[in-house]
Amino acid sequence: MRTVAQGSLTVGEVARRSGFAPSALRYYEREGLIRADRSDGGQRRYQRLVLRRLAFIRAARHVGLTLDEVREVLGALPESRTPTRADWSRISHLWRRRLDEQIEALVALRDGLDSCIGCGCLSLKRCRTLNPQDVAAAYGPGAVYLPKRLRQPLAAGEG
Amino acid sequence: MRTVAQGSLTVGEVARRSGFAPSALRYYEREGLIRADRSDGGQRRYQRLVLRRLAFIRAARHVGLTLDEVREVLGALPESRTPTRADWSRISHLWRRRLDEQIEALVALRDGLDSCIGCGCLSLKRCRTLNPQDVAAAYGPGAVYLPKRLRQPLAAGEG
DNA sequence: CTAGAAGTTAAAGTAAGCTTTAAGTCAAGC
DNA sequence: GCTTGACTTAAAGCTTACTTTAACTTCTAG
Repeated sequence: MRTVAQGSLTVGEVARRSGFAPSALRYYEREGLIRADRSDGGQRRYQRLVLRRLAFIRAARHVGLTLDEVREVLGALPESRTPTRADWSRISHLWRRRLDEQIEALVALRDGLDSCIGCGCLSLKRCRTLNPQDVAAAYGPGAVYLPKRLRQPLAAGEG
Repeated sequence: MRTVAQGSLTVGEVARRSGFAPSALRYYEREGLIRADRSDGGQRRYQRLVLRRLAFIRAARHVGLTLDEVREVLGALPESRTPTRADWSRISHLWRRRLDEQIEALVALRDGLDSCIGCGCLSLKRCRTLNPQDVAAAYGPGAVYLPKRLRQPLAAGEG
């Protein structure tokens, strides 16, 4: 018997409600970010629950998380059960930290700009914001302004 | 006569000092972000000025600007002349705005999370942070939390 | 003058995150 | 029962931002 829950949604319905294209939904499923039941004919039937996950995914992507990171964070949530307050709270804390870090980095960069680009000086020797490399060479290696999270996404040859 | 300025730098030197791989420097040149003179034998010879542009490019990339955007912003700078205080100031303002927007978006998202995910409610009908789509359906279209800058980079099928 | 490090090009490859295509199947209304 | 819109799959294609490769040339120290 392959009966599907009553309130189940087709891919088109989920697409309309979530704002993701059907192709994206299938992609997310292949990538293990969401799941779907199947109708007797083999078509996808989503639980309403998936809309929350998708909303979460959307927001996470906006913040700059990769799908890998999103998957990791979502790993802390049950897929089939309605997440409890504790579930979301756990996730929330992971995310909150990321946001704080990112905000901090941007503020530092902005303030750095104000006193660096803004003034027109742009001294290669002194501008820590604009010249991490030269600073690193002069004062030793390590982070200058940006926390890891913002530096990691950049290519290998760059560090 | 194809004599090159005295203080000119080879691709390897620029790579070491800027932290970009030589291949990235060539790529940036093809993309019109930087330029180089040539030695009599046809090898690249960079003016020291390029280091500033590269530092700027690095910082811009960290902030999430695409190369297209960077090119656009750099378009406001002269390529061969030493940029004046006014040049940098103009650029700085463009950038400052972008940073402010981005910070604002992240703060809004974070604060939204505090009262939305954080509390464990996650109501599909009421959570504006996590459910822009449903909100849009219920209250009409338009931005919910994120300013354009943070929403644009996402795929077409998404909006 | 010559060895070897460093540089040159065009073209192909990579990774993420999807979309598009082609060829075919399912579901629902008349 | 049939039409039509929605759905299915695998595979290829796309964009950004580079890197890698291959075959070859230039530069510099000895």
